[in-house]
Amino acid sequence: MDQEKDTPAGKHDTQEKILLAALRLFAEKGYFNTSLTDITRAAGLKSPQGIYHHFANKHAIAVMLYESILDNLNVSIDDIRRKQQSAADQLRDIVDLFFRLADEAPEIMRFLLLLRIEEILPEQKKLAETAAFIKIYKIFQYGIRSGEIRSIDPQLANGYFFGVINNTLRMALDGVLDKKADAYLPQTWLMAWNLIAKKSSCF
Amino acid sequence: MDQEKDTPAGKHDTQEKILLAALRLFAEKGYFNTSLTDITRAAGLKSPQGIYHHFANKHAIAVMLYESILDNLNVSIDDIRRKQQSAADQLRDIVDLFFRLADEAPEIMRFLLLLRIEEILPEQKKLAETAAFIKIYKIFQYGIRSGEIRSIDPQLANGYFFGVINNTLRMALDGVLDKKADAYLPQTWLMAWNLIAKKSSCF
DNA sequence: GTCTATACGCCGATAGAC
DNA sequence: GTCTATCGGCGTATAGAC
Repeated sequence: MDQEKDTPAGKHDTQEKILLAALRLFAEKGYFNTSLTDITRAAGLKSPQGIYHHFANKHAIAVMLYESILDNLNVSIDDIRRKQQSAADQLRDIVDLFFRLADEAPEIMRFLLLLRIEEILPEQKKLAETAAFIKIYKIFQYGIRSGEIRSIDPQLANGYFFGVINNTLRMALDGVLDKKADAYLPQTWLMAWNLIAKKSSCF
Repeated sequence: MDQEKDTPAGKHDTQEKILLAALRLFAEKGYFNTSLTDITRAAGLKSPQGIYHHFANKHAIAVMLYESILDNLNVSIDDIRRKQQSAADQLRDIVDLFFRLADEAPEIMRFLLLLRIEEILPEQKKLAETAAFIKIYKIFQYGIRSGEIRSIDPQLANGYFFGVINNTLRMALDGVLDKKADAYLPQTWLMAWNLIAKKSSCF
Protein backbone atom coordinates (compact mmCIF):
# COMPACT_ATOMS: atom_id res chain seq x y z
CA MET A 1 0.00 0.00 0.00
CA ASP A 2 3.05 2.23 0.26
CA GLN A 3 3.77 2.60 -3.39
CA GLU A 4 4.09 6.37 -3.00
CA LYS A 5 7.31 8.03 -1.96
CA ASP A 6 7.40 8.86 1.71
CA THR A 7 6.10 12.40 1.57
CA PRO A 8 6.06 14.38 4.85
CA ALA A 9 2.79 12.59 5.57
CA GLY A 10 -0.61 14.25 5.57
CA LYS A 11 -0.80 14.67 1.84
CA HIS A 12 -1.74 11.15 0.89
CA ASP A 13 -3.45 10.31 4.14
CA THR A 14 -6.89 10.53 2.63
CA GLN A 15 -6.00 8.37 -0.31
CA GLU A 16 -4.60 5.79 2.06
CA LYS A 17 -7.76 5.91 4.16
CA ILE A 18 -9.90 5.40 1.09
CA LEU A 19 -7.82 2.44 -0.03
CA LEU A 20 -7.92 0.80 3.39
CA ALA A 21 -11.65 1.34 3.73
CA ALA A 22 -12.26 -0.04 0.26
CA LEU A 23 -10.05 -3.06 0.92
CA ARG A 24 -11.94 -3.87 4.07
CA LEU A 25 -15.35 -3.48 2.44
CA PHE A 26 -14.46 -5.33 -0.77
CA ALA A 27 -13.03 -8.23 1.24
CA GLU A 28 -16.06 -8.34 3.51
CA LYS A 29 -19.09 -7.64 1.31
CA GLY A 30 -17.63 -7.90 -2.15
CA TYR A 31 -16.96 -5.27 -4.77
CA PHE A 32 -20.47 -5.03 -6.17
CA ASN A 33 -22.13 -4.83 -2.78
CA THR A 34 -19.93 -1.90 -1.86
CA SER A 35 -21.09 1.55 -2.98
CA LEU A 36 -18.98 4.67 -3.08
CA THR A 37 -21.15 5.95 -0.26
CA ASP A 38 -20.07 2.98 1.84
CA ILE A 39 -16.44 3.74 1.15
CA THR A 40 -17.01 7.42 1.88
CA ARG A 41 -18.39 6.66 5.31
CA ALA A 42 -15.81 4.01 6.14
CA ALA A 43 -13.02 6.39 5.16
CA GLY A 44 -14.44 9.11 7.39
CA LEU A 45 -15.32 11.46 4.55
CA LYS A 46 -18.58 13.36 4.36
CA SER A 47 -19.22 13.21 0.64
CA PRO A 48 -18.43 10.77 -2.16
CA GLN A 49 -16.98 13.73 -3.98
CA GLY A 50 -13.86 13.52 -1.86
CA ILE A 51 -13.06 10.20 -3.47
CA TYR A 52 -13.01 11.70 -6.95
CA HIS A 53 -10.08 13.89 -6.01
CA HIS A 54 -7.96 10.81 -5.51
CA PHE A 55 -9.44 8.31 -7.95
CA ALA A 56 -11.07 8.58 -11.33
CA ASN A 57 -13.81 6.17 -10.32
CA LYS A 58 -14.66 3.14 -8.24
CA HIS A 59 -12.93 0.88 -10.69
CA ALA A 60 -9.66 2.79 -10.25
CA ILE A 61 -9.76 2.14 -6.50
CA ALA A 62 -9.92 -1.61 -7.10
CA VAL A 63 -7.13 -1.40 -9.67
CA MET A 64 -4.81 0.45 -7.31
CA LEU A 65 -5.61 -1.99 -4.50
CA TYR A 66 -4.91 -4.95 -6.74
CA GLU A 67 -1.67 -3.50 -8.07
CA SER A 68 -0.47 -2.40 -4.68
CA ILE A 69 -1.15 -5.76 -3.02
CA LEU A 70 0.57 -7.62 -5.82
CA ASP A 71 3.50 -5.23 -5.91
CA ASN A 72 4.12 -5.77 -2.22
CA LEU A 73 3.77 -9.51 -2.66
CA ASN A 74 6.19 -9.40 -5.55
CA VAL A 75 8.77 -7.60 -3.42
CA SER A 76 8.39 -10.18 -0.66
CA ILE A 77 8.81 -13.00 -3.16
CA ASP A 78 11.95 -11.33 -4.51
CA ASP A 79 13.38 -11.19 -1.00
CA ILE A 80 12.62 -14.85 -0.50
CA ARG A 81 14.05 -15.91 -3.84
CA ARG A 82 17.20 -13.94 -3.20
CA LYS A 83 18.04 -15.34 0.19
CA GLN A 84 17.03 -19.00 -0.12
CA GLN A 85 18.46 -21.81 -2.12
CA SER A 86 16.27 -24.90 -2.00
CA ALA A 87 12.76 -24.91 -3.42
CA ALA A 88 11.52 -26.30 -0.11
CA ASP A 89 12.94 -23.33 1.80
CA GLN A 90 11.51 -20.84 -0.64
CA LEU A 91 8.05 -22.40 -0.56
CA ARG A 92 8.20 -22.65 3.20
CA ASP A 93 8.89 -18.91 3.44
CA ILE A 94 6.02 -18.15 1.11
CA VAL A 95 3.67 -20.29 3.16
CA ASP A 96 4.88 -18.55 6.32
CA LEU A 97 4.10 -15.23 4.69
CA PHE A 98 0.61 -16.30 3.63
CA PHE A 99 -0.28 -17.63 7.07
CA ARG A 100 1.05 -14.51 8.71
CA LEU A 101 -1.00 -12.35 6.36
CA ALA A 102 -4.11 -14.40 7.08
CA ASP A 103 -3.77 -13.59 10.78
CA GLU A 104 -2.42 -10.07 10.63
CA ALA A 105 -4.00 -8.66 7.49
CA PRO A 106 -6.95 -10.96 6.77
CA GLU A 107 -8.49 -8.45 4.35
CA ILE A 108 -5.49 -8.80 2.06
CA MET A 109 -5.71 -12.58 2.12
CA ARG A 110 -9.46 -12.39 1.52
CA PHE A 111 -8.87 -10.08 -1.40
CA LEU A 112 -6.41 -12.55 -2.91
CA LEU A 113 -8.22 -15.79 -2.13
CA LEU A 114 -11.90 -14.90 -2.26
CA LEU A 115 -12.43 -12.13 -4.80
CA ARG A 116 -12.78 -13.15 -8.41
CA ILE A 117 -10.56 -10.57 -10.07
CA GLU A 118 -11.65 -11.34 -13.63
CA GLU A 119 -15.22 -10.54 -12.60
CA ILE A 120 -14.28 -7.18 -11.11
CA LEU A 121 -11.33 -6.16 -13.27
CA PRO A 122 -11.67 -8.10 -16.53
CA GLU A 123 -9.00 -6.01 -18.22
CA GLN A 124 -6.36 -6.77 -15.59
CA LYS A 125 -4.01 -9.72 -15.54
CA LYS A 126 -5.32 -12.79 -13.82
CA LEU A 127 -3.61 -13.66 -10.55
CA ALA A 128 -1.60 -16.48 -12.09
CA GLU A 129 -0.25 -14.10 -14.74
CA THR A 130 1.13 -11.53 -12.32
CA ALA A 131 4.86 -11.24 -11.68
CA ALA A 132 4.58 -12.57 -8.13
CA PHE A 133 2.74 -15.74 -9.10
CA ILE A 134 4.89 -16.39 -12.14
CA LYS A 135 7.88 -16.36 -9.79
CA ILE A 136 6.16 -18.84 -7.50
CA TYR A 137 5.49 -21.05 -10.49
CA LYS A 138 9.19 -20.93 -11.33
CA ILE A 139 10.03 -22.25 -7.89
CA PHE A 140 8.09 -25.39 -8.75
CA GLN A 141 9.90 -25.72 -12.08
CA TYR A 142 13.20 -25.30 -10.27
CA GLY A 143 12.26 -27.82 -7.57
CA ILE A 144 11.44 -30.41 -10.20
CA ARG A 145 14.71 -29.82 -12.04
CA SER A 146 16.72 -30.01 -8.83
CA GLY A 147 15.03 -33.25 -7.84
CA GLU A 148 13.34 -31.91 -4.72
CA ILE A 149 9.89 -32.18 -6.23
CA ARG A 150 8.47 -35.16 -8.08
CA SER A 151 8.57 -35.17 -11.85
CA ILE A 152 5.05 -34.00 -12.58
CA ASP A 153 3.61 -31.10 -14.51
CA PRO A 154 4.78 -28.04 -12.55
CA GLN A 155 1.31 -26.58 -13.02
CA LEU A 156 -0.14 -29.58 -11.22
CA ALA A 157 2.46 -29.44 -8.46
CA ASN A 158 1.60 -25.78 -7.96
CA GLY A 159 -2.12 -26.59 -7.92
CA TYR A 160 -1.83 -29.49 -5.49
CA PHE A 161 0.45 -27.63 -3.13
CA PHE A 162 -1.55 -24.42 -2.98
CA GLY A 163 -4.79 -26.36 -3.03
CA VAL A 164 -3.92 -27.56 0.44
CA ILE A 165 -2.43 -24.26 1.61
CA ASN A 166 -5.13 -21.97 0.27
CA ASN A 167 -8.03 -24.12 1.33
CA THR A 168 -6.68 -24.18 4.87
CA LEU A 169 -6.34 -20.41 4.78
CA ARG A 170 -9.86 -20.11 3.42
CA MET A 171 -11.19 -22.18 6.31
CA ALA A 172 -9.29 -20.04 8.78
CA LEU A 173 -10.62 -16.84 7.20
CA ASP A 174 -14.16 -18.23 7.20
CA GLY A 175 -13.86 -18.96 10.88
CA VAL A 176 -14.62 -22.68 10.56
CA LEU A 177 -11.35 -23.44 12.35
CA ASP A 178 -11.25 -22.54 16.03
CA LYS A 179 -7.65 -21.40 16.29
CA LYS A 180 -5.87 -18.74 14.29
CA ALA A 181 -4.27 -19.77 11.02
CA ASP A 182 -0.76 -19.80 12.46
CA ALA A 183 -1.67 -22.75 14.71
CA TYR A 184 -2.19 -24.91 11.62
CA LEU A 185 0.94 -23.81 9.81
CA PRO A 186 3.40 -26.60 10.75
CA GLN A 187 1.06 -29.47 10.03
CA THR A 188 -0.37 -27.90 6.89
CA TRP A 189 3.08 -27.16 5.53
CA LEU A 190 4.10 -30.79 6.05
CA MET A 191 0.96 -32.02 4.34
CA ALA A 192 1.38 -29.77 1.33
CA TRP A 193 5.11 -30.31 0.95
CA ASN A 194 5.07 -34.08 1.34
CA LEU A 195 2.34 -34.13 -1.27
CA ILE A 196 4.77 -33.01 -3.95
CA ALA A 197 8.20 -33.79 -2.46
CA LYS A 198 10.22 -36.54 -4.10
CA LYS A 199 11.45 -38.12 -0.89
CA SER A 200 8.22 -37.99 0.98
CA SER A 201 8.84 -39.12 4.54
CA CYS A 202 6.37 -41.79 5.59
CA PHE A 203 5.24 -40.76 9.03
CA MET B 1 -32.88 -28.73 -12.32
CA ASP B 2 -35.86 -31.11 -12.44
CA GLN B 3 -37.39 -30.28 -9.13
CA GLU B 4 -40.84 -30.01 -10.71
CA LYS B 5 -43.05 -33.00 -11.23
CA ASP B 6 -42.84 -34.37 -14.73
CA THR B 7 -45.67 -32.42 -16.28
CA PRO B 8 -46.54 -33.24 -19.91
CA ALA B 9 -43.70 -30.91 -20.82
CA GLY B 10 -44.14 -27.52 -22.48
CA LYS B 11 -45.48 -25.83 -19.42
CA HIS B 12 -42.21 -25.31 -17.58
CA ASP B 13 -40.07 -25.14 -20.68
CA THR B 14 -39.63 -21.41 -20.42
CA GLN B 15 -38.73 -21.56 -16.76
CA GLU B 16 -36.15 -24.21 -17.54
CA LYS B 17 -34.73 -22.10 -20.34
CA ILE B 18 -34.44 -19.13 -18.03
CA LEU B 19 -32.68 -21.19 -15.37
CA LEU B 20 -30.22 -22.67 -17.85
CA ALA B 21 -29.47 -19.30 -19.39
CA ALA B 22 -28.97 -17.74 -15.97
CA LEU B 23 -26.73 -20.58 -14.84
CA ARG B 24 -24.54 -20.17 -17.87
CA LEU B 25 -24.30 -16.40 -17.51
CA PHE B 26 -23.77 -16.40 -13.75
CA ALA B 27 -21.01 -19.00 -14.08
CA GLU B 28 -19.36 -17.10 -16.91
CA LYS B 29 -19.67 -13.41 -16.04
CA GLY B 30 -20.82 -13.51 -12.45
CA TYR B 31 -24.17 -12.65 -10.90
CA PHE B 32 -23.68 -8.89 -10.71
CA ASN B 33 -22.41 -8.59 -14.26
CA THR B 34 -25.50 -10.34 -15.54
CA SER B 35 -28.60 -8.22 -16.13
CA LEU B 36 -32.12 -9.47 -16.58
CA THR B 37 -31.84 -8.28 -20.15
CA ASP B 38 -28.88 -10.62 -20.65
CA ILE B 39 -30.90 -13.52 -19.29
CA THR B 40 -33.87 -12.53 -21.43
CA ARG B 41 -31.80 -12.67 -24.59
CA ALA B 42 -29.95 -15.85 -23.66
CA ALA B 43 -33.25 -17.57 -22.87
CA GLY B 44 -34.68 -16.54 -26.24
CA LEU B 45 -37.34 -14.25 -24.80
CA LYS B 46 -38.14 -10.85 -26.24
CA SER B 47 -38.78 -8.92 -23.07
CA PRO B 48 -37.60 -9.11 -19.45
CA GLN B 49 -41.24 -9.20 -18.56
CA GLY B 50 -41.41 -12.86 -19.47
CA ILE B 51 -39.09 -13.62 -16.61
CA TYR B 52 -41.45 -12.10 -14.07
CA HIS B 53 -44.08 -14.68 -14.90
CA HIS B 54 -41.80 -17.40 -13.58
CA PHE B 55 -39.72 -15.64 -10.94
CA ALA B 56 -40.41 -12.85 -8.48
CA ASN B 57 -37.08 -11.22 -9.28
CA LYS B 58 -33.48 -11.83 -10.26
CA HIS B 59 -32.64 -12.95 -6.76
CA ALA B 60 -35.26 -15.69 -6.93
CA ILE B 61 -33.60 -17.12 -10.04
CA ALA B 62 -30.31 -17.48 -8.18
CA VAL B 63 -32.07 -19.03 -5.20
CA MET B 64 -33.81 -21.64 -7.32
CA LEU B 65 -30.58 -22.43 -9.15
CA TYR B 66 -28.71 -22.82 -5.91
CA GLU B 67 -31.37 -25.01 -4.33
CA SER B 68 -31.80 -27.11 -7.42
CA ILE B 69 -28.08 -27.77 -7.86
CA LEU B 70 -27.69 -28.66 -4.21
CA ASP B 71 -30.78 -30.84 -4.19
CA ASN B 72 -29.45 -32.85 -7.09
CA LEU B 73 -26.06 -33.10 -5.44
CA ASN B 74 -27.70 -34.21 -2.24
CA VAL B 75 -29.53 -37.00 -4.05
CA SER B 76 -26.31 -38.17 -5.67
CA ILE B 77 -24.57 -38.19 -2.29
CA ASP B 78 -27.41 -40.21 -0.83
CA ASP B 79 -27.00 -42.78 -3.59
CA ILE B 80 -23.29 -42.98 -2.90
CA ARG B 81 -23.69 -43.26 0.84
CA ARG B 82 -26.29 -45.97 0.45
CA LYS B 83 -24.33 -48.25 -1.83
CA GLN B 84 -20.80 -47.92 -0.49
CA GLN B 85 -19.23 -49.03 2.73
CA SER B 86 -15.71 -47.69 3.12
CA ALA B 87 -15.00 -43.99 3.41
CA ALA B 88 -12.44 -44.35 0.63
CA ASP B 89 -15.05 -45.78 -1.76
CA GLN B 90 -17.54 -43.07 -0.91
CA LEU B 91 -15.04 -40.28 -1.38
CA ARG B 92 -13.83 -41.83 -4.58
CA ASP B 93 -17.37 -41.84 -5.95
CA ILE B 94 -17.84 -38.20 -4.98
CA VAL B 95 -14.59 -37.25 -6.67
CA ASP B 96 -15.67 -39.16 -9.77
CA LEU B 97 -18.91 -37.22 -9.75
CA PHE B 98 -17.16 -33.85 -9.42
CA PHE B 99 -14.72 -34.56 -12.23
CA ARG B 100 -17.52 -35.77 -14.44
CA LEU B 101 -19.50 -32.63 -13.73
CA ALA B 102 -16.47 -30.47 -14.50
CA ASP B 103 -16.29 -31.97 -17.98
CA GLU B 104 -19.96 -32.47 -18.76
CA ALA B 105 -21.63 -29.60 -16.93
CA PRO B 106 -18.84 -27.10 -16.28
CA GLU B 107 -21.33 -24.32 -15.48
CA ILE B 108 -22.57 -26.28 -12.48
CA MET B 109 -19.05 -26.84 -11.21
CA ARG B 110 -18.24 -23.17 -11.80
CA PHE B 111 -21.33 -22.18 -9.88
CA LEU B 112 -20.26 -24.35 -6.95
CA LEU B 113 -16.53 -23.62 -6.96
CA LEU B 114 -16.26 -20.05 -8.19
CA LEU B 115 -19.32 -18.09 -7.10
CA ARG B 116 -19.30 -16.64 -3.61
CA ILE B 117 -22.78 -17.55 -2.46
CA GLU B 118 -22.71 -15.42 0.67
CA GLU B 119 -22.06 -12.39 -1.52
CA ILE B 120 -25.00 -13.14 -3.81
CA LEU B 121 -27.45 -14.82 -1.45
CA PRO B 122 -26.48 -13.70 2.06
CA GLU B 123 -29.66 -15.10 3.55
CA GLN B 124 -29.06 -18.62 2.22
CA LYS B 125 -27.07 -21.34 3.92
CA LYS B 126 -23.40 -21.37 3.14
CA LEU B 127 -22.22 -24.29 1.03
CA ALA B 128 -20.70 -26.11 3.98
CA GLU B 129 -24.02 -25.90 5.84
CA THR B 130 -26.11 -27.56 3.15
CA ALA B 131 -27.33 -31.13 3.52
CA ALA B 132 -25.05 -32.43 0.77
CA PHE B 133 -21.87 -31.02 2.27
CA ILE B 134 -22.77 -31.99 5.81
CA LYS B 135 -23.06 -35.56 4.55
CA ILE B 136 -19.64 -35.31 2.95
CA TYR B 137 -18.26 -34.03 6.23
CA LYS B 138 -19.72 -37.06 7.97
CA ILE B 139 -17.83 -39.36 5.63
CA PHE B 140 -14.62 -37.88 7.00
CA GLN B 141 -15.80 -38.37 10.58
CA TYR B 142 -16.69 -41.94 9.75
CA GLY B 143 -13.38 -42.57 8.03
CA ILE B 144 -11.50 -41.35 11.07
CA ARG B 145 -13.53 -43.54 13.42
CA SER B 146 -13.10 -46.58 11.20
CA GLY B 147 -9.35 -46.04 11.02
CA GLU B 148 -9.18 -45.38 7.29
CA ILE B 149 -8.29 -41.75 7.76
CA ARG B 150 -5.67 -40.35 10.12
CA SER B 151 -6.75 -39.05 13.48
CA ILE B 152 -6.93 -35.36 12.70
CA ASP B 153 -9.67 -32.78 12.94
CA PRO B 154 -12.26 -33.98 10.40
CA GLN B 155 -12.66 -30.37 9.32
CA LEU B 156 -8.99 -30.30 8.40
CA ALA B 157 -9.15 -33.66 6.64
CA ASN B 158 -12.06 -32.33 4.61
CA GLY B 159 -10.16 -29.14 3.84
CA TYR B 160 -6.95 -30.85 2.81
CA PHE B 161 -8.68 -33.42 0.67
CA PHE B 162 -10.93 -31.04 -1.19
CA GLY B 163 -8.20 -28.45 -1.33
CA VAL B 164 -6.41 -30.75 -3.75
CA ILE B 165 -9.53 -31.88 -5.57
CA ASN B 166 -11.18 -28.50 -5.98
CA ASN B 167 -8.04 -26.66 -6.94
CA THR B 168 -7.41 -29.20 -9.67
CA LEU B 169 -10.97 -28.75 -10.89
CA ARG B 170 -10.54 -24.98 -10.77
CA MET B 171 -7.45 -25.24 -12.95
CA ALA B 172 -9.29 -27.45 -15.40
CA LEU B 173 -12.23 -25.04 -15.53
CA ASP B 174 -9.89 -22.08 -16.00
CA GLY B 175 -8.28 -23.84 -18.92
CA VAL B 176 -4.75 -23.78 -17.48
CA LEU B 177 -4.57 -27.56 -17.90
CA ASP B 178 -4.39 -28.81 -21.45
CA LYS B 179 -6.47 -31.96 -21.09
CA LYS B 180 -9.99 -32.34 -19.80
CA ALA B 181 -10.46 -32.79 -16.07
CA ASP B 182 -11.09 -36.52 -16.36
CA ALA B 183 -7.51 -37.08 -17.53
CA TYR B 184 -6.23 -35.90 -14.15
CA LEU B 185 -8.70 -37.88 -12.06
CA PRO B 186 -6.65 -40.99 -11.18
CA GLN B 187 -3.52 -39.17 -10.14
CA THR B 188 -5.39 -36.40 -8.34
CA TRP B 189 -7.50 -38.90 -6.44
CA LEU B 190 -4.36 -40.71 -5.30
CA MET B 191 -2.75 -37.48 -4.19
CA ALA B 192 -5.78 -36.32 -2.24
CA TRP B 193 -6.54 -39.67 -0.65
CA ASN B 194 -2.97 -40.51 0.39
CA LEU B 195 -2.83 -37.08 1.96
CA ILE B 196 -5.33 -38.09 4.61
CA ALA B 197 -5.27 -41.90 4.53
CA LYS B 198 -3.85 -43.65 7.57
CA LYS B 199 -1.86 -46.25 5.65
CA SER B 200 -0.45 -43.95 3.08
CA SER B 201 1.45 -45.99 0.55
CA CYS B 202 4.91 -44.60 -0.06
CA PHE B 203 5.35 -44.62 -3.78
C1' DG C 1 -48.76 -15.97 -20.87
C1' DT C 2 -46.07 -12.87 -23.84
C1' DC C 3 -45.52 -8.47 -25.72
C1' DT C 4 -44.85 -2.62 -25.51
C1' DA C 5 -44.20 0.99 -22.87
C1' DT C 6 -42.90 3.10 -18.85
C1' DA C 7 -42.05 4.16 -13.94
C1' DC C 8 -38.84 4.19 -10.18
C1' DG C 9 -34.62 4.02 -7.51
C1' DC C 10 -29.98 3.61 -6.74
C1' DC C 11 -25.51 4.75 -7.57
C1' DG C 12 -21.80 6.45 -10.08
C1' DA C 13 -20.31 10.75 -11.63
C1' DT C 14 -20.34 16.16 -12.43
C1' DA C 15 -20.88 21.26 -11.42
C1' DG C 16 -19.68 24.74 -8.77
C1' DA C 17 -19.41 27.35 -4.17
C1' DC C 18 -16.15 27.89 -0.45
C1' DG D 1 -9.11 19.81 -1.50
C1' DT D 2 -13.63 19.17 0.74
C1' DC D 3 -18.28 20.29 0.94
C1' DT D 4 -23.78 20.77 -1.12
C1' DA D 5 -26.54 19.89 -4.65
C1' DT D 6 -27.81 17.63 -8.69
C1' DC D 7 -27.70 15.12 -13.09
C1' DG D 8 -27.94 11.00 -15.94
C1' DG D 9 -28.02 6.22 -16.92
C1' DC D 10 -28.67 1.61 -16.16
C1' DG D 11 -31.25 -2.05 -14.56
C1' DT D 12 -35.06 -3.71 -11.85
C1' DA D 13 -39.71 -3.88 -11.66
C1' DT D 14 -44.78 -2.56 -12.95
C1' DA D 15 -48.97 -1.31 -15.74
C1' DG D 16 -51.76 -2.67 -19.06
C1' DA D 17 -52.91 -4.08 -23.96
C1' DC D 18 -53.48 -8.26 -26.67
